[in-house]
Amino acid sequence: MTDDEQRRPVTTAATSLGILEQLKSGGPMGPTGIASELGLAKSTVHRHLKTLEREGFVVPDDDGYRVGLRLLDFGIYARDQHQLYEVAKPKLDELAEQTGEKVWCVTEEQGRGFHLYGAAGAHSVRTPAREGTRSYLHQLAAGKAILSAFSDERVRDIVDRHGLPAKTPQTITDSDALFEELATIRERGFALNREEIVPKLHAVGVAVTDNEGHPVGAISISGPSNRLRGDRLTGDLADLLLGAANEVEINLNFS
Amino acid sequence: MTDDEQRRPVTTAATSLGILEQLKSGGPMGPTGIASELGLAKSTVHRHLKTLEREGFVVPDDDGYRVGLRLLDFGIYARDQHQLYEVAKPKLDELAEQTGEKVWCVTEEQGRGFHLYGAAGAHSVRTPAREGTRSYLHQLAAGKAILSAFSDERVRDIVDRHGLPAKTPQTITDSDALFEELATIRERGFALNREEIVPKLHAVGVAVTDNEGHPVGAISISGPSNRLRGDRLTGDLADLLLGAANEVEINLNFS
DNA sequence: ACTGACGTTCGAATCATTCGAACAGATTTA
DNA sequence: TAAATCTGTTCGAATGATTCGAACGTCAGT
Repeated sequence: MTDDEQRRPVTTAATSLGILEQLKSGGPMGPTGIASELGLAKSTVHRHLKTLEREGFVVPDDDGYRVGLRLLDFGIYARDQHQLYEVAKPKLDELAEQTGEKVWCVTEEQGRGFHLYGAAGAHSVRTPAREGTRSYLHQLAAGKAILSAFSDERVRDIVDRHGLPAKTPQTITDSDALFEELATIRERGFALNREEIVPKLHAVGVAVTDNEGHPVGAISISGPSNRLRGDRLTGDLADLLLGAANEVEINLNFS
Repeated sequence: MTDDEQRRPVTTAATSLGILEQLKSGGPMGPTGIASELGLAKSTVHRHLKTLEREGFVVPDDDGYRVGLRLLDFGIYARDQHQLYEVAKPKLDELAEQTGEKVWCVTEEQGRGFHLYGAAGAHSVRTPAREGTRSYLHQLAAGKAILSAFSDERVRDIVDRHGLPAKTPQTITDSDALFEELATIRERGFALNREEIVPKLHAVGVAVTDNEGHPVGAISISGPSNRLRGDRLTGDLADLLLGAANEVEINLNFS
């Protein structure tokens, strides 16, 4: 039933977007480099770049072109529109202050997790996650919390679409193991992440749901594994998160 | 000499980008609404939306489609790539703490100003500016500081391209007046903004330049006009900014 | 049950896109 | 110094995709 194939895609538009993605993944480069990377003619890429430049999506650079700040304008707009962001943000700052760790707010789009906002505590560690980062849900504490609030059917669809790619040896890569984990999460109310995405990094995550029980996103606390373990992880921090998520949920329903 | 016309633009790509801009300016809407707004056929818009959705640039919404968080991923990447951002950020946080006001870091792209990062002080007021916001340079303290570091020719090009639209009665709308203002700014080292973009809002701005004197961007402090006036504005705060900009400049050249 | 509005699909005519070749300019090599 | 080889750029012509409009199914409201 994964009828994901688009009947008649606008290939020209897809090409332009592909050029943007190339500039993001490959860094600044010129028409020649992009053309060889994407298997297109130089002249074609050149025309696309000029059009993208007109709209501010790319800008000239010493090494050719790079993605323009117009995309930041769009991106911040997309974030600000998100109902969870404005409600969760002050609470996340508070949590970061209290715990000293890194606190994240994650939401789901198209079966993937997006980091909406991150608050840095006094002792928070540097991880690969940035705002805007797109991750696989099963690799995140917040992501697993979100999955646990979805129906089994919805989870199956997501797994079918995106698979269960591994980041570390601890990443859940088996569908059955994932469903067992989600059952545990539903039971105790929070999700754990023990080096499933970054070695030596642990995290707790709790889903934020709307009136009908559908997840709007999730919040999480992450930090070094030797600091986030035992009772602190599954006790104090989990309780703190559960309380915060509950507060956010109440505020969500009156905005 | 303003040979800005593109010879053979990729109109199909421009259409897709136009749909994105429509969703941003007009809020979430469906194919029918977008089509009537842009003067296109419903079916055309539909096909574009499906393609944009495949790439995550738009997502389904109760009211049709909205811009997707994939754009936040791109936008934050664009910001993080910017040399000024990582260097200026800690200094901005420090300034916000010290002054209690709102501190911004702005950079230029295609003759327009982009708000890279804003640090909120304890008493900072809420303004229309957000991160990512694109503004006219002549309407900002930071923007005028940037312009003052450009050559007259470059400024003329920018004015020719974008004009001098007004936001308040105080906005500079005359080219000669602008050049006089820029001369004053060069002389004293900092730019002022007195209700030129938002009524009752004042600001000071200082350019950040590279080794060759070309502006990389600018930093500014803004706040209510009754708090940012007299010696505090042109003395203490201006000095603070000049010192901060100088620090940033030094750090820029060794990164 | 009927109307109207919506998203969706499809065919056919048109128009724009694509490629490749050729150009000028800058930088590097001989 | 001059040749050579990178760029980025322009243009023509053939192909192929885009566009429009009409028609479909669905849903909400009357």
